[in-house]
Amino acid sequence: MKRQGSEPGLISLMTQFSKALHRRSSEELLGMRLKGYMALTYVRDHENVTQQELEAALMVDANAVVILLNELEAAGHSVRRRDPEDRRRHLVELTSAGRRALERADKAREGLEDEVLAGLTTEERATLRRLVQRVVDGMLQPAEPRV
Amino acid sequence: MKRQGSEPGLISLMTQFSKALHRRSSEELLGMRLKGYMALTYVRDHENVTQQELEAALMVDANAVVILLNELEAAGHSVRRRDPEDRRRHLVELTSAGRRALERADKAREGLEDEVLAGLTTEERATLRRLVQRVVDGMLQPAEPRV
DNA sequence: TATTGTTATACTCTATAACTATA
DNA sequence: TATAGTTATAGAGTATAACAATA
Repeated sequence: MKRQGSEPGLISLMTQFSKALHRRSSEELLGMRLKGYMALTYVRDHENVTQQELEAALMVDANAVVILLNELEAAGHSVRRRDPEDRRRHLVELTSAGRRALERADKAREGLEDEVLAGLTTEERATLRRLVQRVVDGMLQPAEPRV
Repeated sequence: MKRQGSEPGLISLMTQFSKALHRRSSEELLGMRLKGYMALTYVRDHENVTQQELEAALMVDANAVVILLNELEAAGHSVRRRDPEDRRRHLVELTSAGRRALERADKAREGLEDEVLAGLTTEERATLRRLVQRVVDGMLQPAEPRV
């Protein structure tokens, strides 16, 4: 006798999914830590990224962004430079070494996703990605950043 | 100019989704902590649940299961009893108070999911749930528990 | 000797608030 | 006075290994 009540619940399901993905996204596989990979990806895909933007994008504290960027700079993957228009701000940029490391990590990630999504057809994968993207886009806008 | 490389990546997307969900699944909303809710749900929906089963289902350490069950017992939501067939094992059971608390939490979770999935049609929600369920089922079986 | 659960401990991650510099 | 980022510190969460009871 299983499942007497309602469905497993999307929250539990997504938590499991996310955890399973994280366990497989080892530093060994990606060539860098997952957090760094996510940050570098964001920096690559957007222009004039400030630390506050990274806070929102990665959903972490200002504090955590500082620590993360320190690590990335130590690894030579990114640099901070002052925003000439507002010298309180930093603009985060990818170094060429960071870009190369990111390309390698991207290949590893794609391989991992292929493996994880092996049970889905190409069309189903596209559908899953599209649906999750829409949900995430919807969640990020109307919500208050801090509860 | 955005998105020069590949897509955002399912890992980043799922991480964001999961984080956003967790931020909204406050103890105040559910009437209990999210972890406890997930554990109680699993116990309700399966029979003769051992602690090792919970480790696998929740993807946490044996250690964390002990701490979690201690909390749940202190709250009066579950109990451990020895498995008569193997006295090393504990079987985890829901108390009636735990069942009632779980029902309330379930309602809250459903409300939260409705809110989060507001941008999707009923059919799309079902599709999302089904696809994620299939991926998770596929991930749990062939993977080694510890890397 | 191996397994289930527990305890103790250390390590990482996250959150909070105080601080510096610029506006 | 307010904002962007930094630092310091504490709290929660997670992982590791040693241990007791049972097989």
